[in-house]
Amino acid sequence: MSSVFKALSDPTRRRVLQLLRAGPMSAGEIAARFEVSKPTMSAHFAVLREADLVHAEKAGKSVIYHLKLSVLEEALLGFVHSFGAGAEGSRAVPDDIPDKEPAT
Amino acid sequence: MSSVFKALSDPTRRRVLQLLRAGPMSAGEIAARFEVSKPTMSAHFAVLREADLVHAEKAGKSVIYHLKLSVLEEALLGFVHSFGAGAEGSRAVPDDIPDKEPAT
DNA sequence: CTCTCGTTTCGATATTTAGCTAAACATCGT
DNA sequence: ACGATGTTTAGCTAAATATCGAAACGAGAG
Repeated sequence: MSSVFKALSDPTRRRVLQLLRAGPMSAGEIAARFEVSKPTMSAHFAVLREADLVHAEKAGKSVIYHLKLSVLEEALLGFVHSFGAGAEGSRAVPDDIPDKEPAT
Repeated sequence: MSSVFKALSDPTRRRVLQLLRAGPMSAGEIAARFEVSKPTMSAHFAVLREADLVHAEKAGKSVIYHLKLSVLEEALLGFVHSFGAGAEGSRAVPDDIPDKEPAT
């Protein structure tokens, strides 16, 4: 959960996802659209991979990245939904645990 | 946009929002549920305020925080929606501008 | 005036993050 | 073996974050 928001909190990574929304693309193809160095791009890819927002598929000598739309959707929609967006008393899956005891 | 994901990327702030989903609460009431210092809590509140996810209302000597559900919803749902979640060719409002020219 | 609530500032530290260059590496295709 | 594609590591900035304690400060309530 944190990892998704973390990944999404960087503009470059959001741009990568938006690029990917048009379809799968190789790492090189994506990197070509940005001004950053290769290692930096690889790091961004790693963050996106770890958040499970993209899937890396090895195709020959290149790596094809796929947007995992369903993961993105489920994470964000699920989060919003847990806020009772339309359903009041919905506790749903609490992603975080409280700090102190509810003081009863 | 960035500010929303930024705000959401911190567990403490997410917990604050989840607390607030039960209804408005004073800063002190909220702070009492966390182990962090007052200045730190105030900082978190400031981040949430800046992301426009909460509204601070001065009531007497205390400050009541309200969750801005609509803002949270619109931000996240809007973002997801821009990914064609259900509508393929939907460019929608691009929150980020590309780095390089589209190479035509 | 004093007390309470909450914010803000000060000074300090620790961690994380984004970024770079350079070089090494693993894979794969030719 | 060689060249291309990516990832990873190393080593290093620079900036942002998160945290603290202590103290000052503004606004209201009594």
